[in-house]
Amino acid sequence: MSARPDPRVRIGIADVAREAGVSITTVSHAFSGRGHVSERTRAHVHDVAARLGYSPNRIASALRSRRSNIVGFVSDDIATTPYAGRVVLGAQDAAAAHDQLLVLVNSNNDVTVESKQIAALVAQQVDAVVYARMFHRETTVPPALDGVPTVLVDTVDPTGMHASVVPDEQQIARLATEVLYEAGHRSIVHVTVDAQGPAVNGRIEGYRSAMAKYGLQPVVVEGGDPGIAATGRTAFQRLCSVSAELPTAIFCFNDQMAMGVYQAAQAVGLRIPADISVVGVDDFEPVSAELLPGLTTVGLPHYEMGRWAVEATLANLSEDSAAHVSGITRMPGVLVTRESVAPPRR
Amino acid sequence: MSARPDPRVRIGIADVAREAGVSITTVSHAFSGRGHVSERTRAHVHDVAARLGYSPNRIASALRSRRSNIVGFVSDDIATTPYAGRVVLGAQDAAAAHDQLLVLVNSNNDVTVESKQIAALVAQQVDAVVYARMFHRETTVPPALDGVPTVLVDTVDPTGMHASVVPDEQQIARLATEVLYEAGHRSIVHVTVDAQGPAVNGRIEGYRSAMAKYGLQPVVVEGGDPGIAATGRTAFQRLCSVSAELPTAIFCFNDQMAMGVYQAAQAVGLRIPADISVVGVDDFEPVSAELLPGLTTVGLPHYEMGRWAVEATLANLSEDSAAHVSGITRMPGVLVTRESVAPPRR
DNA sequence: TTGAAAGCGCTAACAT
DNA sequence: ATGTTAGCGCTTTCAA
Repeated sequence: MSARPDPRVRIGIADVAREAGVSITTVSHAFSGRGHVSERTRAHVHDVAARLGYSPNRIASALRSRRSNIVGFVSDDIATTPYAGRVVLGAQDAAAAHDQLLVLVNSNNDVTVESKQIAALVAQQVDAVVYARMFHRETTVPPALDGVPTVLVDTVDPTGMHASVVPDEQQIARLATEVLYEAGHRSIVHVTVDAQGPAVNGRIEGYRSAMAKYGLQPVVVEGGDPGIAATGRTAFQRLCSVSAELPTAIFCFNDQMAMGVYQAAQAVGLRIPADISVVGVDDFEPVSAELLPGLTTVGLPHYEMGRWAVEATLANLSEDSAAHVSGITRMPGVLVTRESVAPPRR
Repeated sequence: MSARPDPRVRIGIADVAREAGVSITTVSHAFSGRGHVSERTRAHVHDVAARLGYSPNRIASALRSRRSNIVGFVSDDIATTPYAGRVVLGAQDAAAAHDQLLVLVNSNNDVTVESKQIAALVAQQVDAVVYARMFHRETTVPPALDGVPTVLVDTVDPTGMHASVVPDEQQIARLATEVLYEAGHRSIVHVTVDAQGPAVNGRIEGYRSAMAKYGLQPVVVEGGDPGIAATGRTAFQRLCSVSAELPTAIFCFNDQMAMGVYQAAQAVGLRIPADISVVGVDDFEPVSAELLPGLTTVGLPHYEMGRWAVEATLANLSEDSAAHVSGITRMPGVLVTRESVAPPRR
């Protein structure tokens, strides 16, 4: 039974200094790595500190050094979107790697709430902020963030003042189309949603450019129903009614729409991938991995974007201006191969 | 164009005091509500502060008052589980309501990482901690948390030292069984997973007690395959092979297993709910709302648990010991009715 | 009701 | 390589 240090009496730098027989400056240096401390002294100080159960008070340190070592993470919606967790995890991992803490704040898409939350972040003296949207779109960064180094995730800043990271929508669409083409398909339809924005438009463009490259005729179909899988179903039914000749392959805007296509295909007795091949986007595993057959899909770089954003906003804090980052970074999607693609039979 | 305050020069309590012609003590009181300040003075100080763009530095305040107004959120897995977001959102909302900031920390189930992260939280002087697991199970709280008021989410503390909140697994199972019984079903099977733990065991017990109440014979089937929907599929197939007589209704451990049951039922030409009724647990919307037909399911109180935990851990901080909370709080699930339940035809 | 003064625990100049 | 000293921006006695 080791005697655990009594948590009621807060032990501070002065206690360690006294016990170690050095000045508090030396203790500070021994912990921060700044200044010059002999290896002998450093080790001794750390020993004593460990014995006393001391660790530096980050609040006091922050007050004096004007560095809180806290990164703010502002999100519009951490709850209902399935990807948020991966972005947050990436950010959290990067923060931990740099001995920073991540403060999470959520606005639920309410501008008033958002500016209040950001004010709280500023009052807390956060060193930097990651401003994340859960769907790729344009946003203007709230003025409350003016003084704070900020990096954007899944959104771009029209003013170009802030660095940002987004998925490379075109590459993602080209990759999805390519998989189908390589499997032998020549009749490939893109099922998308009735909405505007960089994700929808970028994927349509990427699809068109790939089809053009292959000398194929692009066909874009959109569903209009509420509900995501329902959109996929509607689009597929529309496809059936429009032409007698169904495509041999479908590239869906995302995995959940692919789920809808599965449902509609099944309803008319078509088997995947024997009768029709399907590719999605997201690699949202509760869907992509659980569908029968497993869905071949292009995974979005959510974790990587979260991680990159914290690294970038921290880099922008450094003196070394060569390390600073700006502009738009586009991250590629990665193909995840499952069983929903086969050569066409027709 | 209003001149925005120059963010480079940090304006502090002394600036406000000088400009307002009062002492810094009065400014402090005017903002904190402590002490006695005339309404006139209070309003004047706030006016001046607003004009100057002042807001109290929470770091300095924390150092002096020994209250950081930060709550730590320790999670084992914020990324891959679909529910995490809702717990975090509940916690974040409660924190914001109490003018607290939420610091998120994630261990990925690595004990070493976890204790490091907790040490960082302690060094940051967090006032309280929420320790959350993403699947209901037993855990021992790491000793690093010893000095800090801690409340548990989705897990219970065998020592009983910490208050905790978990889903009421038995009520959830009883509710699911009841829906089926009320629809007229008398042959109800529970499909579960090959695992131990409060969630699995609690739901089995709840199901058994409901069946006993109705005077019906409980039948519990488990799937063993890897993959969650696959487990549902296997269980259903096992069901088909064991008895010629299929049940008229299935209560699934969760929505993803229900998805597997849908797949297996479809494969043998059975329609839901005409031939067989299905109920899930979770209300994991990307599955429950998107399945065809929509899945009737018992929603788990994730948001509520997150919210409750922050409220509770904050309450335990207060002087008023009557407000303190302890013991295990069980939160009920809520029925979400969709289209997967119909009266039996047999 | 208001103000003066003494720190909270640390870091950063500036000695030595 | 180590130590002395003066704050960081607030809150909190305590006094007026």
